[in-house]
Amino acid sequence: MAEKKTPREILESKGPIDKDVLGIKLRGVKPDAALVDLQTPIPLDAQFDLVRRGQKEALELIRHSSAHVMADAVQRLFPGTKVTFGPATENGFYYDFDRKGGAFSDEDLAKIEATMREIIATKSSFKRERISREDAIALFSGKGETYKVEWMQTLPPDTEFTVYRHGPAGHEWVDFCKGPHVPNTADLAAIKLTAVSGTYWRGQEGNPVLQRIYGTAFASEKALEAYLKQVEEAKARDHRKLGKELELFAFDEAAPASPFFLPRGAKVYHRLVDYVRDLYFRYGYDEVVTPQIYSNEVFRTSGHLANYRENMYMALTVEEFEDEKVFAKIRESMTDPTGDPEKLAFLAKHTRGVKAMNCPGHAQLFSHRKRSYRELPWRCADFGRLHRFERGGVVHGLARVRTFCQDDAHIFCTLAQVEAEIGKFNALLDEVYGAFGFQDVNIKLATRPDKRMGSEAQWDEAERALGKALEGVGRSFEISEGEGAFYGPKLEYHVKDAIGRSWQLGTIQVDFQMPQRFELKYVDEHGKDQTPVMLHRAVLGSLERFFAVYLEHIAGNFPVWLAPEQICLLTVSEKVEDYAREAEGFLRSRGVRTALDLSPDKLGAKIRSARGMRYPYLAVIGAKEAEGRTLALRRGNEELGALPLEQIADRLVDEGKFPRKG
RNA sequence: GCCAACCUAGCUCAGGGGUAGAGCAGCGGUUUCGUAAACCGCAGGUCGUGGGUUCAAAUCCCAUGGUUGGCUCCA
Repeated sequence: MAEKKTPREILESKGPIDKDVLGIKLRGVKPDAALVDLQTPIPLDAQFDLVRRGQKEALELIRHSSAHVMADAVQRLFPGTKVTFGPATENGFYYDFDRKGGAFSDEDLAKIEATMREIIATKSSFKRERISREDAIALFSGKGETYKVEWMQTLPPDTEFTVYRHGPAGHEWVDFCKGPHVPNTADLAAIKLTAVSGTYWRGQEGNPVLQRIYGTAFASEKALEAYLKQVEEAKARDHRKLGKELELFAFDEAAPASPFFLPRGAKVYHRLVDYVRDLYFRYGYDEVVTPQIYSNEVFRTSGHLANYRENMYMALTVEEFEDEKVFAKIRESMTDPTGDPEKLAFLAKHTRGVKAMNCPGHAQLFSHRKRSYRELPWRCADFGRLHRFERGGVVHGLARVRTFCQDDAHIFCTLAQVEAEIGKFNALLDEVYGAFGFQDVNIKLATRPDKRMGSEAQWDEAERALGKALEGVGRSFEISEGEGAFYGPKLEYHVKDAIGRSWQLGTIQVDFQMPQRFELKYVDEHGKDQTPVMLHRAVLGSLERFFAVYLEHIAGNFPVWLAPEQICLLTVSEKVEDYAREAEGFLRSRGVRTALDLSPDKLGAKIRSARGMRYPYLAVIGAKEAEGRTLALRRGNEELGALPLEQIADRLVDEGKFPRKG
């Protein structure tokens, strides 16, 4: 083995080390192994770059070390609390604890933060130490750190065991940890604890519940403040807040996690649907309308009854409730976790389910009559309402609801057509995401999950088809292991919004299962029956979630083509009310979505409240405008002067058109 | 579902054992007004819901619904 020295030794041999250097980054090493601290030995001939405070990579060191300091503080303040894991994350760090007294309160957080500052002020070094497995286990067993010991015992035999210590002599805190860390606690300049939550030991439901404390840390107070400001900005854009303020949608206990779209929100919602319809017309889709409730025979065939039951609402009639014998058997069969085929058959015969996906209905529709290869690919679109039972803790505004609608379609095609269809879908997505101003689109290929249907060979083929199609149109993608749907792998399209958050919108999934299960057939050019392939795809995904994402992306400022009202007319005094009504009538007759403020407020107040409602255009009407049959137009802060009604109508009609590529 | 916090007027929030408060919105009036808040007045709440403790509960306790932040799950 080549001789090794620590980066500190290597650097010091060349002169004093700049105190801004917190670690190094090895060249030509896997990304997750490249970041190394100054005290971890590396081969003498290793190539590396310095990681200085202020660089992105330095944050990982700072945050991981902050997690240690936090755990130290917690154990000082709350003796007997056991430590588990405490990594750096994208926005900060956390550490999971098992605390005897249960959860940490906000007051606890304040105390912990104060103690952290004391520890940081001791300016003590982080010291790395190699240790044998036996010694490590003995050390942490002695401290009663049962989680650490459990973890160590599961590590493979060739693991290098290291511990990191920090703190003044006599008060050193030690953690089993592979690093890397900053050189000194003094390198932690800006920390803040942000939240507490419960979590399961090693992320497994059923394991003991741990207390997680979240925090964040930056290279400077200034950077921390900037981050906190960005969090505030995200809060100000929160779609739930905007939805209320702009009177777009509401929620009610009468239907938890199910949005009520108010008149203004409904206008936007329908504009979105109409926009997608317009695309469908141009991209060769046929829209269908399908039932809400199906015999469970359909969901047995599709596999939903066996694989998706916990998320489905079931629809029973009074008659079924009345027959106690049948009802008891329904209950027993429905709650049986094994998915016993006999029980599924009974359910299929006696019960109905509310659709959670459109695909079974579309498969049913495909086999409605004999199909020819000449009609393929058949792109069958549906804005059907879906109902999915989501567990209480997961629902979130419009972004995660129990009833929603997707811009959903299923493409029935031959295997040979798959690649071209995915290419075409890509083109559609490019147009749409461009229209909404989403610049940054990332594609992920989600592969077979643990709970799935179909043979390995079919999964191989489907996964290969998706990858190949993407390569065919020259798109790069990441693999997302085990994240596919139960019936097939999928491509997920993730977009970044205006403040840098990533959201999954579109998806396209290859499915060999559904056609087989529904025994779908088309007649090929030789008169022989063939099984089609089904592609499940959505562009915006759920309209509800898209509404949320987009609302936050634009911070409530809808473009003219989507805004609930494109213009709001503001009167200077009651004297011009008649003309204002006439102008409103005229604009509406031209199809312009127009609001009118006739309240007795002064103009300044009207402008203020109209700005609050974020109308794209405002039009002031006073005596001059009434006289000249004009409107004093204003867009944002820009006054465009008095323009003739006719001209304004033309302008809004034009700007109100669906965006089109090319 | 799990851990925690929260729920007071349409909205945003104050009050935390002793007679329910403010601002905005609403309604009535005065003002008829030119580009980000005119003035005066009125009305509005079984303090999420149900139990309990107490002479007395918005306030303390228990249960339950909903919401929020996480965990897990996901469009």
